[in-house]
Amino acid sequence: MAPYFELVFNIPSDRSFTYQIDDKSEAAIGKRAMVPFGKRDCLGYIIAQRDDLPEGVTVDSVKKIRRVVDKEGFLFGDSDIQTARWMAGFYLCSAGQALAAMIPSGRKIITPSLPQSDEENANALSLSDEQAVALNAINSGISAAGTGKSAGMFYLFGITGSGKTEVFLRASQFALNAGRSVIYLVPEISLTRQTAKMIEERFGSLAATLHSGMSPSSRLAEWMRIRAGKAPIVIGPRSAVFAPVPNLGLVIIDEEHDGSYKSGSTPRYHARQVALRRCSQEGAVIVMGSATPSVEAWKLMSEGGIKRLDLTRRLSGGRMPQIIPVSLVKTQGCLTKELKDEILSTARMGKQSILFLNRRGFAHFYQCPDCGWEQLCRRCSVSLTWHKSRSSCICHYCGYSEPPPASCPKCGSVQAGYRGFGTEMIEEEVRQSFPDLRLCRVDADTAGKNKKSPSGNLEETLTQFKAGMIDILLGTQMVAKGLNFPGVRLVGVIFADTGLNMPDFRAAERTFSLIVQVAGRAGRYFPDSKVIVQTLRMEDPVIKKSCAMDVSGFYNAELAQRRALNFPPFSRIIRFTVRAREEKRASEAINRLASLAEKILPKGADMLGPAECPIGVINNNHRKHIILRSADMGSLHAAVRRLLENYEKGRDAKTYLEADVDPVSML
DNA sequence: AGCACGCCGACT
DNA sequence: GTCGGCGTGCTC
Repeated sequence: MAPYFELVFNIPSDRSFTYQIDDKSEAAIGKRAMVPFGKRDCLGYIIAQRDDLPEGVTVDSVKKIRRVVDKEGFLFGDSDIQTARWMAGFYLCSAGQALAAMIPSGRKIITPSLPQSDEENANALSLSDEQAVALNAINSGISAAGTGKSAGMFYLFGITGSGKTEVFLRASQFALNAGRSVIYLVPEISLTRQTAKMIEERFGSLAATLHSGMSPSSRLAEWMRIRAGKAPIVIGPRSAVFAPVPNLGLVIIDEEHDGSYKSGSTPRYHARQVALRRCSQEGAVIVMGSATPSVEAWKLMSEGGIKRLDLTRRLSGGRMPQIIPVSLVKTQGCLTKELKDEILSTARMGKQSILFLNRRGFAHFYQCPDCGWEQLCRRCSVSLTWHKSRSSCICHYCGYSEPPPASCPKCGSVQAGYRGFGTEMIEEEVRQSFPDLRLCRVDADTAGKNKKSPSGNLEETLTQFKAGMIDILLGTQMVAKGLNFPGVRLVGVIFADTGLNMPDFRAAERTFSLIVQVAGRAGRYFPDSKVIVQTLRMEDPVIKKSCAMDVSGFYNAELAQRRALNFPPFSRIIRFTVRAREEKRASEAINRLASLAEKILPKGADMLGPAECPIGVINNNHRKHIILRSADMGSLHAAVRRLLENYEKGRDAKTYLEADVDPVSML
């Protein structure tokens, strides 16, 4: 009976292939197998069993499975295959690619040492009223979830330090007591370790951690432990959303706004989207949390699709810091007098400062140094990028271009401004201004990517900073996230406009989120902590609202803007990027794709572009994109599938096409 | 994605 | 005359 097996592979093709095996006791759906595939051996995923051969396959063309990799039970089940199929359809990849992203790659199970204690710490701390209300709502959601089909969705909306984590932990406990499993998602970086520690302390060996530094074999070991139901609470980054827990009851998405929930490579899935599907499929409750929800989540909250639960007060006596916007207009260099003064007085108090540069400038844009006016696309409202060689300013969404202004149209200043700061430049200026203070710079150049010291450099610096051996920490994103330094009194945002100048419709959202998150870092331990936000645009509504911590004001304005320009969450987007060594090939390919797209675009959908990507060349590859938009993802998806078929038929072999559904970054 | 097969230019 | 480029197509 059923002598054949159906396998898929981690290749772009969505086809499946039929194999046979001598010893049928070993093979099973959900296991991986090495099989001859073309001229080589390839790892495949067994997704089905069958009695007869598919049409067009003869008995002697069927090859034998060489070796079944998974001996100790299956890796994935029917529901995982369903999920892979859904992902393939939604994110425009093959089922094999989806499976490869879902399951661990380890071959041999090496059981990791279990350092945890088995004692479960019942926390005696009592909850605040707000926390208790939130917990009750979530818990009754969990109780109801198994029975009805209404999978509850909740959002813990509260500033850092308002006790979100404790609510997450108690809700987890409640789910576990009800015999249901929990997946606890955290952003990729730093936060994993500390939250994992907390969870391991509380839940002992019931917890499984899947952090990014784990070896494939120990990842596989944890996976099998989870599969067997021995670890009903799983904590990890986005891929942990696939954890094979039995009887899922609760998914927690901590720091929901964080961009690392979206995969940066094929399949470009979003953990939140996968979680939503899993939860509705398996009757589980989803709880997200952040002080700065994504605009998508905020919209759902205001429509009632997600139940919002507010945590408004800081628990441990900390106060939110004063956030002071300071104008950079007419400042020599990149440090204002206000910031310098605060750095100095902070140092005199024996406290520390963090100087924060939100992103390294990558492109040139026009901004008036006198009034902060900035050149925007008339259609898309994103920053135009200055192309020196072409002497024009171009929109990287729709391709619109205009000549750079000779003088500022708002204030008439003739100081044509192309401004941007780099970390090196700031480092130099800080050293000159404060020769006596100990400064350390942390960014992608000095840490992380360095092969000789894989992030050891960073760890060391942060430890030194924590120990008070450094006065000023200067860095990019990485110093802003999740880290807590008890000695920090001052946070300086060097140039808040950098984020606003990004040619991306989410520029405002990210800038807002960043300033509010940074402020949350500072206010924890001193009553008089300060955040200084330097900007050329004191009047910019985003800067003003973030400094005033006017959260709902920001979201209302941003939603109105998104609605007016038909950007998400009022539409859904699929972005196609073509890359090629030679620019001409890339242009030809994107033009062909665009004209095919125009023909099949469903009603109510539109296309932006073709245009050069905001980062036009990466690794000597020229990059062009189009952006397809529609309020109705269903019809867009259907059209896009036909588009891809047509496009592939006449594709130039030296060009590569990548699809991104619901893109988070448009660079 | 790999990898081979196949058809046109510069070399012993 | 062949070696080798890369476009095209297939993989049970």
